Amino acid sequence: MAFSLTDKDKEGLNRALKGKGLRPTKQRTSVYEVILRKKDHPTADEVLVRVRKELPTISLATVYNCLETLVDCGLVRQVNFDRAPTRFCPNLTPPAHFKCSRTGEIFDLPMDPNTVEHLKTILPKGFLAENFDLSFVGSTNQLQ
Amino acid sequence: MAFSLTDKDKEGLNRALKGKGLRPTKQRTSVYEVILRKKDHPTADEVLVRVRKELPTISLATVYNCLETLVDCGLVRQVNFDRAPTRFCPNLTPPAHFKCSRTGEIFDLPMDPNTVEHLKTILPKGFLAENFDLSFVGSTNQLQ
DNA sequence: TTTATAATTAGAATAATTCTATTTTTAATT
DNA sequence: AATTAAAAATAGAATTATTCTAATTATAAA
Repeated sequence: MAFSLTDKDKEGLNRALKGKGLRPTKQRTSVYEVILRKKDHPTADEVLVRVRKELPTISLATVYNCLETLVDCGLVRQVNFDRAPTRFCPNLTPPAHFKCSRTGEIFDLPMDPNTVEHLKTILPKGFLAENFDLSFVGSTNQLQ
Repeated sequence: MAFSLTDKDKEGLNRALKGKGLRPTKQRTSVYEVILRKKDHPTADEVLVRVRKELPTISLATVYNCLETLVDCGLVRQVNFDRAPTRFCPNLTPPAHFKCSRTGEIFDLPMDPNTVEHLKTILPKGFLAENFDLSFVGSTNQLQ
């Protein structure tokens, strides 16, 4: 059961890497595939397990390297709740998340452009945001 | 140069502790004093250094314990940016922060109640937020 | 095909935090 | 005031996510 990126995603990856003078390796491609395939915010360890189905010898260090590269390229986003292990998701997903304190599950929260704009208005003069992150912790009845 | 809590703050601390069946120790009082005194979001290590001016033998483990207790009592808030050491501030301060990626400095961002209410509207049905946190990373020209 | 550079790898090192076992303190009760 | 039981503080070990280091392998340009 080989994963595979759509042509569009593969092109996007290659272009982003080239833009930074980086090489498209099978490790980077495979890590990106895993992140795109199942959007459940896996940790680096979980990414390792998934990627090893394709590349059984890939190391954890490489997974960390690849994830860092993908974040630098703007293709992947990191999500942190307190000091729990960092989680990763595609950068298309919104920067708002909800963590259920009962189950530990993390949910994406859709955020309309209005809200995003509204949020930026709280920045004082002279503050330029490159990135932001909105995280809620609480409980949910949602069955997902 | 002994620090000291205002009567009001000391009372608030004692009431909050008693409310959870916890004892007001000099370590807890001193850690709370430090957090209230200088609102620069210190790390646990920084809190240790400051508290030791009053209680030279306090241990780092105790500082962590006290901070955790104060957070549980709702008197102190934790701020995390990625996996940098956790920082602490009084819970009165707003849950919005800006980290300058150049200097590492963290700024409180005032947030009006309107914005807070607006934010909660992005929660889907069945999601109950106990807490939230809005964090920006970027650069600033601000001289503070 | 060679060569220089970049990327991967395994495992050691780091650092924030948590845990464990012991000692000390606190506050209620004699 | 002395006793006692529970809670808190302490020192240091353990944990764990992540980063670093040094060596090997892969890549792409010449």
